[in-house]
Amino acid sequence: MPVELTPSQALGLWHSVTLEQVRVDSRDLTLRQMAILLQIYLVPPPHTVRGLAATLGVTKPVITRALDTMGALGLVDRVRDERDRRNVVIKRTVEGALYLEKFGDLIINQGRRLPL
Amino acid sequence: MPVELTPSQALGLWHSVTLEQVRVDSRDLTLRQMAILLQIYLVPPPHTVRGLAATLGVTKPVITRALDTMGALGLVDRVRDERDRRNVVIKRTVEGALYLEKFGDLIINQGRRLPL
DNA sequence: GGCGATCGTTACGCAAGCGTTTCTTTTACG
DNA sequence: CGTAAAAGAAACGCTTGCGTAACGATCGCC
Repeated sequence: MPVELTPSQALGLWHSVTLEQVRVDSRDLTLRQMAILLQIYLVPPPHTVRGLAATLGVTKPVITRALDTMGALGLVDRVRDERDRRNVVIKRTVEGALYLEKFGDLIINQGRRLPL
Repeated sequence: MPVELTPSQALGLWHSVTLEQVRVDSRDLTLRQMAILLQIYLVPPPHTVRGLAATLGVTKPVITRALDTMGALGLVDRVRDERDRRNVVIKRTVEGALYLEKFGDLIINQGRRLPL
């Protein structure tokens, strides 16, 4: 079920969601961090540093740093892969799921509130 | 005309748009910068540093710095208000309008492409 | 077993953002 | 006038992110 949006609706939605998120949340995730977080929570695991780097089209240190930051915020977790100990598997956390759930609600509510 | 989204659609839309934006554009605007840019282009002028700071709930230097950065990118422009020379009026640019137009298209296209 | 390849991290120097405080210019108003 | 208030910018020290390059740990395979 695709979502059909007019240009005004598309940018208006982004405007109100972004604005509200800035006002409400002190955790100011960058665009890249947000992309990584959504990728981890919306795409079936497993997720690795290398895989995320390839998906986003960025270098591996970018992923490592983003995981450092978001790990400190409790939004993601890292676990060594015991089958191949070179790999690190990125795990979801309860707090991260909660964060995205609230963010999803924000999008939905701002979508409803778009000018008629 | 409100936009009705399911949680899966809301986050899925954000996911694909964010991901594509990271992949396509080297200009990595922060959430705050994006909020400022959208406010300038979607809300009727005039826009001032003080007004934007109040709207976003941040301090004035945050706005000044964001305008510095986005000004260097050609996305916005600053002009002294001749009626009250203490004020600075933030102006839109052709390049900024183009940037948001392309971004709007990205949202619309990713919305259409959401899983059925 | 040894050796090249792979994975993630760390180190480095640099650029950009932050909050707080201070400064400059301009206005308002007694 | 002249003095206080207001708007925006600049200064300060700090934190965080960047890209490139180098590094240690682990695997695969002969």
